[in-house]
Amino acid sequence: MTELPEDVPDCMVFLLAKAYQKAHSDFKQRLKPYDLTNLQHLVLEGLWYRQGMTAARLCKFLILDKATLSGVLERMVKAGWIEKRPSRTDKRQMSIYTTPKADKMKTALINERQAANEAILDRFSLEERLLLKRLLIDIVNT
Amino acid sequence: MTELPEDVPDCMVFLLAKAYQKAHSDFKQRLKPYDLTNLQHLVLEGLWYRQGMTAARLCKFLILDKATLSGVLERMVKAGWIEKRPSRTDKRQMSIYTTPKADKMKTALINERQAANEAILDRFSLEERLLLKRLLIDIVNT
DNA sequence: GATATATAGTTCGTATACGAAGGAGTTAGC
DNA sequence: GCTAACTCCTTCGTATACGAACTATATATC
Repeated sequence: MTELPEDVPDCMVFLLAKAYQKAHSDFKQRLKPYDLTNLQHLVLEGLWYRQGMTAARLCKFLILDKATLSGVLERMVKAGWIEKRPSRTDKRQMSIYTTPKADKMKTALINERQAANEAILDRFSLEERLLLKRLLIDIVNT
Repeated sequence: MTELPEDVPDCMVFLLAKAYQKAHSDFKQRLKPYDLTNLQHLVLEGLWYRQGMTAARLCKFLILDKATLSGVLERMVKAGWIEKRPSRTDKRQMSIYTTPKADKMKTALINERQAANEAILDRFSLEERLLLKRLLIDIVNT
């Protein structure tokens, strides 16, 4: 990726976009060998955190649109990463579970995420890491 | 947008994605009345910074893929925001200029960006703002 | 218990994003 | 001055993103 010019635009929308773009692109490379996209990886981690979530619950958990998730889940079912089981109590909802194929990769995939995380935070002190995390959470929650 | 759960995942890729998502979504609302997308706004600001850049130069400046920019520019030409003039010295390149329609909105649009920026940084101290900016630039440039 | 309202998930339309391949034009190296 | 390598831009394919409209089902209210 190209470097920022010396006079970086004083615009948080731009800076956040480019910082995300960088982190996303790095992680994407790491996931390539697994034939998983970043978002698909995120879905797996969500399900490992709480197996059997409905699509709606997963949307809230991962903070993304149901329209986006719908397509992602469909591709993940087709690729054999997850399974959708219709609920019997509420015929509208689908409970989602990881498959054995996904579970077999669990340790490796979580390691990749941690490595990507570490690569980003690498050169920051503990104080900087904590502050960065706090500020970002603040931005999301406001 | 939904709030983060108490035990926020300790994952910078996710946090950066969601912070960007939030900032992007807010700015998008501000731009709605102008019938401009965030990226289109960014292109205009780039051209106001340096009028007549080629598409390739604009790609480097805004740190985005030429394939992405190609479509954006096409839509912006169609909407009358910009103009593409083929270079005479090098027939491969196109110089890009804002139109009077865009220039008329320049002050208002830059104000919107500054307001969006201020809305994000609102609750942070000067030290926090500077540190956040520095850390994000660091992430992009590494 | 019939109707109004709300929710779960899909589908459609449009706009990013970006890798890869292609066409036209330019430059380098000999 | 010719060819190889490079550059500029477009096009294609796939995957996000998300607003809006739609179907099917549940719930609430009287």
